[in-house]
Amino acid sequence: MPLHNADIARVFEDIADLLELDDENPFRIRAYRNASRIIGDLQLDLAASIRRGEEPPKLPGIGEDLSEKIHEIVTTGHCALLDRLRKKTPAAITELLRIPNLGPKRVKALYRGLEVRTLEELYRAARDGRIRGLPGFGEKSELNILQSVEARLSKGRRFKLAVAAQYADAVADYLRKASGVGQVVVAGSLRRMRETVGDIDILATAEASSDVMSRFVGYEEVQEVLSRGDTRSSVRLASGIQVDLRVVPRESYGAALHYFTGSKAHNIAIRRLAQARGLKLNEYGVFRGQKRVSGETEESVFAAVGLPYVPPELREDRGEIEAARAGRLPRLVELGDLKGDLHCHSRWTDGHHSIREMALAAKARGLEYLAITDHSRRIAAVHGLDPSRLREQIDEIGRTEVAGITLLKGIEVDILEDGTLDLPDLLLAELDIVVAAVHSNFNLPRARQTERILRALDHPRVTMLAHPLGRLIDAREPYEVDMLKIIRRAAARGRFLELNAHPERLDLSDTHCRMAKDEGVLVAISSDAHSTQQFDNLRYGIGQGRRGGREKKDVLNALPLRELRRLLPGKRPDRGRETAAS
DNA sequence: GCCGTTTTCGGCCCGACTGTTTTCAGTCG
Repeated sequence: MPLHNADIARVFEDIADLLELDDENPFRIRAYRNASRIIGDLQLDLAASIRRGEEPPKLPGIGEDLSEKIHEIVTTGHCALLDRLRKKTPAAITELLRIPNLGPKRVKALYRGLEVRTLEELYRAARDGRIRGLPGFGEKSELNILQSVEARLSKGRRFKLAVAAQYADAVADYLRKASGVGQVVVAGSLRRMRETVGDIDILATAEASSDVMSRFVGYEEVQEVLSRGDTRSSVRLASGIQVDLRVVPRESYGAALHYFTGSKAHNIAIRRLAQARGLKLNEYGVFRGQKRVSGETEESVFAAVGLPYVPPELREDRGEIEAARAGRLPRLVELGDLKGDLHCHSRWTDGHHSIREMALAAKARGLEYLAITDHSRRIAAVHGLDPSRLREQIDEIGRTEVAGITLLKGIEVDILEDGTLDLPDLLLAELDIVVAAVHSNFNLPRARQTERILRALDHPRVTMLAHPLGRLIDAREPYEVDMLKIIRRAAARGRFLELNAHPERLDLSDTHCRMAKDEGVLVAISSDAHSTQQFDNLRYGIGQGRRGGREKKDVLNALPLRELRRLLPGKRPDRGRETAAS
């Protein structure tokens, strides 16, 4: 079985867990965790590159020893250190570290004292009241463990971005009504627009007399108060999501927002920069000795360590600090940069609104063009368009005039198992936009799945590949493909990749988005709207695109229509929609 | 285990809250 970066990352993560249980040097443990994260985020396929005998690039945080271990893992499929650690400690025990409030010390105490190795054993020990007798544990800890294990066994832990955003916006609005409160902002991974978030982090500035904290724990959706302090509290809402509120004085706003936005790895890197300049950075400000030197705004925090402002979506310690220092930070695309949308559905298939209604909604959001791309006949369940219905739809699009927005004729055509398309070439040639999509045979072997998609990209009428990974977040794994090959074929053929903005998809991933940027492939940030409201999902696609380092010039549908047309396969620059309709 | 405009050795981000303690260790973000 071929090894992937994720497999190497997993080995290092396992080593870190086991070292932690072994009371090892915390900085050695951090080195493994760091390496795991770096390799997991890496775009280059390390294993493939090593098998080809290439010299892997020097990665920050990966020195001589870890490089050798990577080589060992790739060439032998094993890591001697991990094997040795596993002999010493039962491997399953590391899952106990994932239980909130259980760290290495307490996990070890549970193992030594009660021979607890698995979640199930932990659950039984808590239920039988055996944990409270251990030194350092009490009744309260036992009850917390019981509840945490139950919660863990019953449901997943991360929430989709769009879901978390709804809860977060509601809490933030509620907190803005508190007395003596200044700013209330959502921070954390939500502000960084990660595709899923583990909890909601909210930052508020307030006077000492403010009731914002008591108001927070009294929020009507609060099911449980997990901790409560003057400056920090955590609650769990009825929906199961955890919300943390941090309150700081106004002069600390920038430092606190930076600190509370993360990521953790980014924060550590920035604090080291501060340290190197003889400064101390915490959530209250930037200090030289006892004296605060900045911290009122995030810009001032970055300036104190000699950097320009780094947008939240880039703060993952994936090279943004080096880029900032070199003045190479991208000017990230913004929602307002979008001029059009190249993927949406109407009542002709599984959409809920007419073509005219969709056009009006898109125009209301400031878009200047919209491609109607209903499904093709293969998807019978949604009454996918066969050639004659598509021809009728083409006529209707041609007849539909909405002032201020240009409608483009399109299709989301199925890529069949052999890589051919679900509609005849002659008909596809009449369309402005052909979005090719995989909706079936998700389980083909990697090589065949890749070939299937490459063949579709070779088709002279295909504009772009829809939702390239085919995953549904938390519901369906991506299909196995060689994404680099696909990206390179798209580059060679002048095709594009979609970044599908639907919150269930957010497909491309941020790392593939970067990979495509490196290969010079534009993405189309598309709503895939099935109703008029769903154009609002574009904001999530923009977030993902920004995480992927996309600038306005890297986004197909940020181009004015005239320039877009110039890039379409098989279209001459001056060929307009009138020609296509005839 | 990594790393170097203090350093090839000796550092490695920093503070809040909880529970079990009698002054703090463990955990978290």
